[in-house]
Amino acid sequence: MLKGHLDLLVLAVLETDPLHGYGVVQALQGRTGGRLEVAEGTIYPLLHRLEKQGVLASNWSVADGRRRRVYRLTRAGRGALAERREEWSLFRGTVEAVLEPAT
Amino acid sequence: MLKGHLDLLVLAVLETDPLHGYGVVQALQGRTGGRLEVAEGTIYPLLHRLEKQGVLASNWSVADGRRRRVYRLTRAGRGALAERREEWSLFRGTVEAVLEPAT
DNA sequence: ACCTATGCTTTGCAATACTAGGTATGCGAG
DNA sequence: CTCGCATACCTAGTATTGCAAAGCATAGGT
Repeated sequence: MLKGHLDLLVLAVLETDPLHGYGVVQALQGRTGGRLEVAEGTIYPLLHRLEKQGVLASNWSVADGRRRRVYRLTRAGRGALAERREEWSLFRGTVEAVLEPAT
Repeated sequence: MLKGHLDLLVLAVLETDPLHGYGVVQALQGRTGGRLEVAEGTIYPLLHRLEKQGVLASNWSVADGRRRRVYRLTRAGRGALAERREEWSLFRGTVEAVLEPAT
């Protein structure tokens, strides 16, 4: 469980190139050396939510006879990504402050 | 939201000294310079859950006429803490692998 | 008398991720 | 050719988790 931080990861993989849902799953796997396997039942509702929030936009395309919904970051999405990165940094600092108090 | 990682933090503050619920909240605040304020409605159910899981044990004590339930790590709790630390390390690595792919 | 800090508890809510199922196409193996 | 697999999308239901809000109670200061 990556509770709450998955948004950040999805935005991050979409930062450079647009991807479809399945591709996002594979990109996450690839970047983490297979450590991160996100279920489809997780990724699709998440993408829908992010699009509804306006940080992603999508359009249908076709590759090899299969339809794909390709997602890309909106301008708001780039802003959100920057915010999320900052939040991650803070969060990480907070956790480690507790783990290593007097260090 | 610290979803899922709060257990780790609570176990960590209880590692050295036993504390009561209110004290845990204050310890978390203290170690993070006030950045982490956990609500009582969060901490008490969490402590109960951890005790039910066998990683914490508690006993009532009295200080200044006020009763306190003081929690301490069990042996299993120390093992759980070590595991959680390891998990945090992995989790952190995974997130950062996604954030900084080719770095 | 009232307010604040201390201290514990519970109910109900919202968000998030997972399980488990369903739909459909293209391709290689048998 | 049929079967299975990878690709590709979707949804409903469920469990976990943290939070808000409320309540109860004591001690001490104003």
